Amino acid sequence: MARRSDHSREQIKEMALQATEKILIEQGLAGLSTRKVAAAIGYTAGSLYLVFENLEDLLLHVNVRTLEKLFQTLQGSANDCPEVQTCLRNMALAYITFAKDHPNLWSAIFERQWQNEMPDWYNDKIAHLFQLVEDKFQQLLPEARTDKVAQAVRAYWCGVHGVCMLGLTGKLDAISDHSTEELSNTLIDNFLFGLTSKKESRDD
Amino acid sequence: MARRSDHSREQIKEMALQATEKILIEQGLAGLSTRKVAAAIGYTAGSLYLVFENLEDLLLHVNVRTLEKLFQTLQGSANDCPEVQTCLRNMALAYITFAKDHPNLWSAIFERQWQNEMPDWYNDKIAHLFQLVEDKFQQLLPEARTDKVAQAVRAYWCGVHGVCMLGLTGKLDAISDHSTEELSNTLIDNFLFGLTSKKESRDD
DNA sequence: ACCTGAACACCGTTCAAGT
DNA sequence: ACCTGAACACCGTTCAAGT
Repeated sequence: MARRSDHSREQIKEMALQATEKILIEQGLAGLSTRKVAAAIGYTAGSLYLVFENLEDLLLHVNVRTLEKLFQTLQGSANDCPEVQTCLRNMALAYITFAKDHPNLWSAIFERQWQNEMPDWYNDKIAHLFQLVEDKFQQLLPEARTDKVAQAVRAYWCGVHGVCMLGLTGKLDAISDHSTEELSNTLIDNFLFGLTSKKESRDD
Repeated sequence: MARRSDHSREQIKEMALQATEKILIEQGLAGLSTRKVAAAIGYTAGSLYLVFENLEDLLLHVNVRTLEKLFQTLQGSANDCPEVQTCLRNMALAYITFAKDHPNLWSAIFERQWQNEMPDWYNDKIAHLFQLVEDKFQQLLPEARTDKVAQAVRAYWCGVHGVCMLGLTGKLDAISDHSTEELSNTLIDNFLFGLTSKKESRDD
């Protein structure tokens, strides 16, 4: 062998991405390796470096697909709700459900500390996700300054993420029996109540 | 060689822990290996398995030391504050500061997905930490049911952790320029305002 | 009893060589 | 031009063998 051209670059890329996703789902990030991916698609490890920079780059491309799936899910729960607060609560629950349904794909996004800065096409996807939440906060606080809204969105989403992370990795099990969903609602309800009350009474 | 008895089991354990901590601080979790630790203390990798179960066990023992340092820091900021809300805000800021000051030690606690369940001596340390926050919430909501307080503590701490995590790993940089500390205060102030207002008005 | 050193089964990444 | 396969520099873990 040594010149097969059985597949185009794009085909190899797609095969590698699907194989990586499968391994990730089945064996988690710790079970992922370039050699396994290569074997799964019938090539040698070296070939992967023709279509991806390295394992990190490959993983980043899988993660962006996960973010796209997450976007679809959140978008679904962002509509179909009578009032804004319900939407925000549902979106948090949808996020938690997504993480529970795809624990290894979700972990792969946050588990590893990356060598390099995130590329723009990746950051754009995250901004896209945040926009969904930002729209809701815009509705909730129509008169607030844009940076106030941005601040609220981030605080909200960090909080939800923290609940999700500590809940799903079982870091709270030893201490608490409260479900992740309950925790999420407690955090959100109080946060939003604080946010909207202060808005009405003090208007700062 | 092959029988040196230069050091007792306890001494080797201590040397290994210190070497691991040093490597972790300087090179991060990705740069840690049993072979490096062994070389640093003048033994072979095999010897580590006489005093620790495996790398995960070794890391867990380093992490529990980090948790102890964190406990000291939080305890410091838990006293020396006029009112409860200020304490809670200070403790969150102390947590964030600790994470910023010891990024690799802090990450090592959360970065990896563990093979085994956490041992009791580890979970006890975490419970110990939570107790610091729980005491403050007990003061804040003196008439609340114990499980309500527990719920509030966890929601609060998850939120703070989420801010810290997404803030420190730079997962928000692309989107927001708000400092981690500001985010933390936004989350906490609104959460606590919601929590205490509802307590007074509705008393559920 | 204590520790080694080799072995086993893996890694990510590079690149000369083959077609 | 495309892909291999060997090489390099690493891993965690085990365990027979040496003192």
